[in-house]
Amino acid sequence: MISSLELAKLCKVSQGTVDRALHNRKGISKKTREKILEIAKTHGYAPNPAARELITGKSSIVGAAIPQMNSIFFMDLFTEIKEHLRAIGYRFVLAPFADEAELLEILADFSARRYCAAVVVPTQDNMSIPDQLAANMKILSVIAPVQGKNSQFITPDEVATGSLAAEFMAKQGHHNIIHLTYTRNSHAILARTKGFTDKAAELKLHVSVLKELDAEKLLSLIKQHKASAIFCHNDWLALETLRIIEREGIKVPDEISILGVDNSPTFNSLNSDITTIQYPHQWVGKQIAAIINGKKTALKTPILKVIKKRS
Amino acid sequence: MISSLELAKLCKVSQGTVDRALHNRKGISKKTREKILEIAKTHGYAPNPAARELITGKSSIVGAAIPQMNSIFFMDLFTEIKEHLRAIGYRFVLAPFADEAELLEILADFSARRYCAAVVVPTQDNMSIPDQLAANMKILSVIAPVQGKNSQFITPDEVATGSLAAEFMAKQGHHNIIHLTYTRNSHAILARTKGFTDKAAELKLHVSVLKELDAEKLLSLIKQHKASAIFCHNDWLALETLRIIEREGIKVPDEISILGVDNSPTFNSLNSDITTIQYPHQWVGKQIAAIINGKKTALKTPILKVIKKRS
DNA sequence: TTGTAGGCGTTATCAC
DNA sequence: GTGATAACGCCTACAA
Repeated sequence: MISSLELAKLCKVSQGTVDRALHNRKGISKKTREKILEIAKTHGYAPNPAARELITGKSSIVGAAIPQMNSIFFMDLFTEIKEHLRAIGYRFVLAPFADEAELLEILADFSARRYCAAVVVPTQDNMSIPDQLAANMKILSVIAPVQGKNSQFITPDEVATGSLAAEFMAKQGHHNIIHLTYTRNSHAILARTKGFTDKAAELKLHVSVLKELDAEKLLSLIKQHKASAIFCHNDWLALETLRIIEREGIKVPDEISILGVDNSPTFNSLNSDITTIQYPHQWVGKQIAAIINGKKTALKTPILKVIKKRS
Repeated sequence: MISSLELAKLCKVSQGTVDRALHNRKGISKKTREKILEIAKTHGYAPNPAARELITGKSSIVGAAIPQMNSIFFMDLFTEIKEHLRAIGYRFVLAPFADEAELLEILADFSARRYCAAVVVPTQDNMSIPDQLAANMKILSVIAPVQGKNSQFITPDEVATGSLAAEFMAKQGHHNIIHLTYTRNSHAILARTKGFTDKAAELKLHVSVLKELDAEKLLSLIKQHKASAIFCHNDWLALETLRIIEREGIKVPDEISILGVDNSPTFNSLNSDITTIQYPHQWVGKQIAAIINGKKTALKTPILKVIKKRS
């Protein structure tokens, strides 16, 4: 790991000339450039981005703070974000946090290191981010909004997601429906539920909401409610539900239909038979890359669609 | 985001004094220290770790390169590693890669930034890491070993894992067993299979190995082999298997038993009924933290155990 | 075409 | 106790 100064000495030129060679800048003869690049290569010279970032004042790293709550959804989402950022020359690193304190600790570190942006997945709505942390970097949140300066919330229209679910189920002829979701107060959860229940009311559907997955409660609710369909907040929940139901000998989708949300690639190996609403991973990735790239062109809201797995 | 120099000016002292105050060093009066800390706080001063690391030559970041192949196992494992590193004052960041080229790119970046170590999850055995990348940081691999200087492979005894599976199944009275695994050539896969088949041979069990999960092949193999048990390489595979089998109306574990490996926390919500062999996440985390901390005390190999879920 | 000097935000080592 | 000063590895501007 030699430095540019050491490299300059090895080449018997000045540091400035080395810099010209490495950055393809003009004002250097072809011969010296080639010599320098040659020697740089044999010595495995690699510039230290940290030093560059120190002097230029801007880094090319986007950090993400994600709940260590293990989730296939997050991993697939972040893979997508990474690809889009990589395409425009940014590095993307993830840091898992256990609780809100650790989240703030991570953001403080990102900020102190002058990362150019932080993507955060809050575990509940409206966590507040101290202004000082956001002073020199953008805070981009997904799933749930955060409070504080310089922050943006990137989300598809989750109310529309819920509405779409209700419409789809109505069209399939379902009337008595269970909506299974979480107690957590995060935008994606609340908005999807609102969109679903509102549209269901409009369509005169009979909906019962269950805010936690408890096998006994679910099974008794199914009977009591005479439910023919379950709308689950996400595919993971849909999968858990499916296992509980099939274990009871109830046939899916013959006796009861299940609809999830996500359809991330990884789920397809397990969930190849659960009908689901596509979450727009790609759109989120594009959106984040565009914001970081300083593009003002607001991308159009993605078109939601239902992926029918079993007919 | 003020610098230590600006802070010094605000306090009307020199940068050196500011440094003494911030680091609780001696050679400073209580009064000046308190004044400086006070002003630092109101201005939200936070030192830039990148600059510190530049001059001290050592960073406190451990980077991990993980396949973007989505896996609950990895996430739970890395959460564990993070906790152990955090306890000894290191930051841990993850960077997902799509292929070997991107893996090397990530390692090059870690190295150029002088990260103190890289944890890597190779997608196959014996990928070779250029010596230059390993010149100034340790390369710690899990799951599969890598080739190159300065690298260490942290793994439990996977042969023993396989043997334990065979012994457990024999003790449960199984004789005709299917071993379901992957075609990929990585240590964990090969060694587990070897341990299992060798011990099974010793115990006169009748084993048939299937190296890819294909529903039809699996079902026909079960019939043909008259299998009463399936040993799956991991819990994810076990879960996929379970779904295929139950869908066919075969009762688990009455008609057929399934054994997986992992038992990471996240699986318990889905897999609460699959018997599994505990993967020593915690041991791996401790081991990595110890190596990075420079401790020579080799931790004892973890004791493997079977977690029986359904009796 | 090339070399020199200054500075980014720290820490460390001198003096005073 | 406190304040200069040099250094880390790089980039930019200006001088030769």
